[in-house]
Amino acid sequence: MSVIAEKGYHATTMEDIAAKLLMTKGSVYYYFKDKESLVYESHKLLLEQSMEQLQNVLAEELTSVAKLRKAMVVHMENVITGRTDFFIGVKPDQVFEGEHLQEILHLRNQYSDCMNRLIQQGMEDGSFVQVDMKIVNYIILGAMNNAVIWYSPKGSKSIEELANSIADYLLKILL
Amino acid sequence: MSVIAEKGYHATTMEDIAAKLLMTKGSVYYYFKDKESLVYESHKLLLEQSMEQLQNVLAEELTSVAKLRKAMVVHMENVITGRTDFFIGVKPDQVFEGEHLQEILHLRNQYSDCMNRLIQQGMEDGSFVQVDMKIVNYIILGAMNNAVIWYSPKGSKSIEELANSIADYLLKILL
DNA sequence: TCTGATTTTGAATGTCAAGTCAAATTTCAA
DNA sequence: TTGAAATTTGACTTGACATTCAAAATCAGA
Repeated sequence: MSVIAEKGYHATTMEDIAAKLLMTKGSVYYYFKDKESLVYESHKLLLEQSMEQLQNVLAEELTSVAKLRKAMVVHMENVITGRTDFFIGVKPDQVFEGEHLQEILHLRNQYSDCMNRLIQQGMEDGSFVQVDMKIVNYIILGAMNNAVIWYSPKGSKSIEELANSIADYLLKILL
Repeated sequence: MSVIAEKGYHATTMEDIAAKLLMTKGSVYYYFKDKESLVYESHKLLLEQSMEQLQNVLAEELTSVAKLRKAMVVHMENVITGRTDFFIGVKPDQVFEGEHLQEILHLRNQYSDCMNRLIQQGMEDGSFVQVDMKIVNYIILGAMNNAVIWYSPKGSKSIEELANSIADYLLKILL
């Protein structure tokens, strides 16, 4: 459901979906009980397909490294082509408008630029290896921000421990 | 706004927010023009605070490595304590219910387990260093899934190139 | 072609949450 | 103590969807 990836679950109306399917709203209800079921079915299908692809990679005759690498590449392709909305994100433009949206994007960019500067400095003084800053930045912020999704206070690690170990792992990309 | 982090932007009603603030809806409207503005103001505040913290880290007398590391730890802490919903995520339980939710979580776990197996294998045959699988898994999937947010077909890299370089960077965590 | 079954349609209905507002309450300075 | 300004209240309005449904259209086999 690429529409949903675009606009987000709640902001996508059944009419949007119907339009995308070249149907009318009523017609969609002939096939799906309700909106939740529709999203469920398609999400499930995508997950299952990804799962199958992953299983195939697992079964290939490759070194561990090559295998994990391939799994990652396949996964990335699925994410980007929207075949798996593994995670149903909300983009700022689904929440903010006009002036406000600009300001939020601006602040995020500022923040991101600071992070870039940190990476840049490290590369210049030779502490870090040369990398594509933009991508590494996305990786680092992405990995960290995603913690909102999975963090649970029930885990055995304290926030501080968690933060430290994640920082250390991510640092390895640059060392 | 921790409520929003819990339930997601659209699913959080003004009454939820008001309740959290120990106010009534009408009261909230005395201070904020509308829902979008309310979320904007608080989001902006959080971003600005994070920005300031980051600037402070920038200004400290530390090696590049220590500086970036500290920036990451602070960021993680902000993300986890919900002080910065840098990214407004949607968790599966905000979309699916009951049976469906279980099935989606199950499929995601299966997928995640496969990835774990790949990491495990590599650690066992000595290709990878020893890591905390769970965390590294979150980092890897998190970094990748986040691409939905920032990927734009306008970029100079093809999907394949992008997927490959991200895979390579992430692999560094394990080598 | 006819006919029953499948599918589509779009108008009608119901619900829920955003946003409004006049009246009630609280605050506080003189 | 008093009254004007600030704040809070909760009932009310409104609009935007999700969902329903009876009627119309399409299809497929006899």
